[in-house]
Amino acid sequence: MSSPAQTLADARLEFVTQWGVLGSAWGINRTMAMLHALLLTSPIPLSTDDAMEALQISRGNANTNLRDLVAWGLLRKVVQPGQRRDYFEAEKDVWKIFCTVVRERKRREVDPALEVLQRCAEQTAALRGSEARQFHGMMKALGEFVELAARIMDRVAASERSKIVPAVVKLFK
Amino acid sequence: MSSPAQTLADARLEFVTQWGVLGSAWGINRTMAMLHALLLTSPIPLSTDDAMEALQISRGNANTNLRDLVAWGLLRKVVQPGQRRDYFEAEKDVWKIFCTVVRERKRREVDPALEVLQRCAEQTAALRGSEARQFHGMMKALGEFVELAARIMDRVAASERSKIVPAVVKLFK
DNA sequence: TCGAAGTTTCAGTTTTTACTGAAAGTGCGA
DNA sequence: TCGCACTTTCAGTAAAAACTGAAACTTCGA
Repeated sequence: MSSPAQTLADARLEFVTQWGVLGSAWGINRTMAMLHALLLTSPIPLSTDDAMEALQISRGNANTNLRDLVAWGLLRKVVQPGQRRDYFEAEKDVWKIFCTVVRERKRREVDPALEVLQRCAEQTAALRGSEARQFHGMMKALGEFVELAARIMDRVAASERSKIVPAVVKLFK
Repeated sequence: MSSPAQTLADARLEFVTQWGVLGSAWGINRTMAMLHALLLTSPIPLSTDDAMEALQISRGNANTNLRDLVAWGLLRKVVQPGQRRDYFEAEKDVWKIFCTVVRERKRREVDPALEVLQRCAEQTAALRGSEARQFHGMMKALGEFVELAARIMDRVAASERSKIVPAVVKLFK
């Protein structure tokens, strides 16, 4: 029978490692996902050296991925009074995390797709022939759909949890 | 000045290659995304050899990725009357494509995440101490959120476009 | 039952992505 | 203005993912 402290440590380790595995499936590298999980479940801010030690990774790896997480808006640097080194702390509000991820994925993945579709639709707008029409129709249909998705993501990312969640729950429950 | 046929071929090539690039960002391999784009914009079903030729890829690569696309439900095999070889045809209804992708991504990415979160929450439910409580609270908060997402994805994937899209547009426009 | 047409598999290779660790850079306090 | 504490960069390496091509397998008609 293990101590409560051990049970907690085990659960936390499982969360961190499994989150890393899941991250890969989501197109996020393992280290980044693990760092996020580590900070999400840390009661206190951690330094680069803390993270290196906890995950057994190199300084370069830790530095790069912590910086990327800050760029995503999932972590912020905090200064411990009287300490020179940088500490990192995760955003812990689940709704805010969600909004951040939606905003970033839209910017990185949806907006570029929309551009491609609109350009292809435009280039073929004036062409005759059933094959060209079919192609143009597909580009337009995909484009309109992706555009709707983009608008929804913008709205969601900008909204208050209390305004959106209840309405969505009502719609889908 | 290029001919209309060339303009169409160019636009199609751009769509196929850019879709490949975007696919990578989405965690889908480039070949699979390009095959999907190729079939989506093909007026007729294509064979493995057609795809190999169009994308300049090996038989093994074409075979594997076509099979995976069929497993995703984005392509179907069709038999050309009097022909022995397999032909492939893409689902072209954008709403159906969307539902398929939602259903598959939920199954592959959301469901496993939910399992991890629920297990971690359960393991720490009975622990005392503020650190354990915080951890447990985070697991529950994430778990509830992901569960809501899972329910929404189920509902969306199972629904008719005509029922959901108008309601969502109304909610978010 | 054989062989031609077609499909699948997989060991080996290439390409891409992630990671390491040491060197260079930064900036602060004495 | 030096040296220390810390951070960033990046060339080189390791690991993972994707791809090739040929051999094995399947199916079907003669």
